[in-house]
Amino acid sequence: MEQSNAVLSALGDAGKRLTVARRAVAEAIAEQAGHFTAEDVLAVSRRRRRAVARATVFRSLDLLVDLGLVERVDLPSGDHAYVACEPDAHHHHVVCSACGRSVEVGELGLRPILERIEFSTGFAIDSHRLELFGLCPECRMAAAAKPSA
Amino acid sequence: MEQSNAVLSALGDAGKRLTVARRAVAEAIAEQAGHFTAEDVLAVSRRRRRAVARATVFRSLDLLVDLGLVERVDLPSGDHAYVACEPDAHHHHVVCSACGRSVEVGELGLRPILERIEFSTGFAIDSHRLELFGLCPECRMAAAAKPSA
DNA sequence: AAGCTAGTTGAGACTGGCTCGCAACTAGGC
DNA sequence: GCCTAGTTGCGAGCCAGTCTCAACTAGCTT
Ligand SMILES: [Zn+2]
Ligand SMILES: [Zn+2]
Ligand SMILES: [Zn+2]
Ligand SMILES: [Zn+2]
Repeated sequence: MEQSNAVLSALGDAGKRLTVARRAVAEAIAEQAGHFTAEDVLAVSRRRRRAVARATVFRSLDLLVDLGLVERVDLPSGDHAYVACEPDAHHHHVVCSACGRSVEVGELGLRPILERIEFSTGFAIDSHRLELFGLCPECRMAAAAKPSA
Repeated sequence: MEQSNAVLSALGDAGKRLTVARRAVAEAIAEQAGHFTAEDVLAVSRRRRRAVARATVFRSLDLLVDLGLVERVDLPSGDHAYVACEPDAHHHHVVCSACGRSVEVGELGLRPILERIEFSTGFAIDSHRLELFGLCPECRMAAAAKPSA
């Protein structure tokens, strides 16, 4: 909910209109636990209120990505997903490969590594992506409790 | 060329057949400078010898990924690409956003960071992806020489 | 060298994610 | 309330990647 409010005000700040469709997308995203796909958003929007058109879902998602409120993640499976996230702070996501829940982590000392890479390769690195996959605490316990299968 | 030989022997080791199609794909990959798409491989194969079927290109690429001879990279643009790389050593790729050339870099001290993340999040991280983008030395020079657009 | 068989391929239909174009609609300023 | 640029919906279209299945062949066997 507050997530969706953040979206609304961010839209305002960016001089974008506060339309019904965008509100619907924002709400749909707010109710996602972990990462989600465009289809998920579409499905939620169809279930509640008036459905948002497929094209519009993609347009809004792109917009939110531009605003830094949502980020694209490429799952190991090759699927494209999105995660809601805090704007204005460079960070990365740790995604649970069992349930999809995701948490943000900061830069945690990556900077020196990047510098070392720039030095050794001669590249001027201007962006990077670090995606971490594993089991979240809950799924870890679940896995430990039922080791078979 | 040696690249393609490496592929051939790796196929043998994995008990896979050494077919014409796979040879063609291996050669097509060997002549790619940086990252490439499935379409690129398809195009090269069509230009030389007998063309390899679309489906087969994807199948071979998947196989090579399994063997660790090729890796998938998700470009910032969202496109899926591949890079040829050394097998048997965990590493990452630095990709030039201008010309596509890519070089491999090792782990360079990422381990402690991962441990810190596991500790602070409670996740059991079992895989990660680090992709670096920037300008390679050549493109950097080119950019410096012609600063206007 | 010929035979055998499981692994592999080609062709093309098919799917599903995503984009495009454009007329209708509306948020927000006046 | 009006105006207009920004936005949406719809539907057609596009394209990467998958699937099916009959035909083919690498490599072993005799
Ligand atoms: Zn989980
Ligand atoms: Zn970072
Ligand atoms: Zn370059
Ligand atoms: Zn690594």
